[in-house]
Amino acid sequence: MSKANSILSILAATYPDAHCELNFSTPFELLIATMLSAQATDKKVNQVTEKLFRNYKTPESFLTLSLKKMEEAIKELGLYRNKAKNILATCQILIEKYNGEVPDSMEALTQLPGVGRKTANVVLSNAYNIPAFAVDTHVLRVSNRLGLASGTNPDLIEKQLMNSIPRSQWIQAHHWLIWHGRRICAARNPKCSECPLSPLCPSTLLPA
DNA sequence: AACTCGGGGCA
DNA sequence: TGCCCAGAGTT
Repeated sequence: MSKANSILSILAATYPDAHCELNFSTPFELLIATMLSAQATDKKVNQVTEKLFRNYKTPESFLTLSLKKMEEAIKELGLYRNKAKNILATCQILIEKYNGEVPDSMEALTQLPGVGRKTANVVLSNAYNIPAFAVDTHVLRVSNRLGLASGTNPDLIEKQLMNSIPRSQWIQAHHWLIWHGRRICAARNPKCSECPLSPLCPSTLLPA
């Protein structure tokens, strides 16, 4: 059993019900929620989208909002000018090019303004169940600490993880690493004393 | 590779 | 008060 497999099996046992913590009921809602989640906490994103999606559920309805109204609706998430502008522009493209639907390919998704590789992977895996590995700050940090990957380039980390993890586990592994990063392997003051991976971890703060 | 956007939560 | 939060685009 490889080290990666050992780590993955422990993560699987530790977080048996790991899942996407952004609330959504359609691919469109997940796309918007993920665009909003940049450098914001999922808790705040859910608070904002709960109100937003109550009255606006489609690209068409979003376009009834002025840029200023959109900015006000999402202001507390930060980076709100870029997010508001990109979301409205994306809604326009969804209507013009995709019949108001959210496309299910990396090429089409990353062509949308404000949608990068990470957001596209989240939509592909969580809305369309297409195997993908979304590398965010948690996945980057945790996989580096555990020795599952190395480097600061998210695209290269994504390739390393896809090479060492079975395709059938990509979506779950992504969630395991994020849940672990949030609950134990935090950016600041990681709780190594509570970590089930500590014996296997090259970066553990515990004495050998 | 570094810089900018950015309000909010938390130690 | 400083650092981080389920990033993306530009220089």
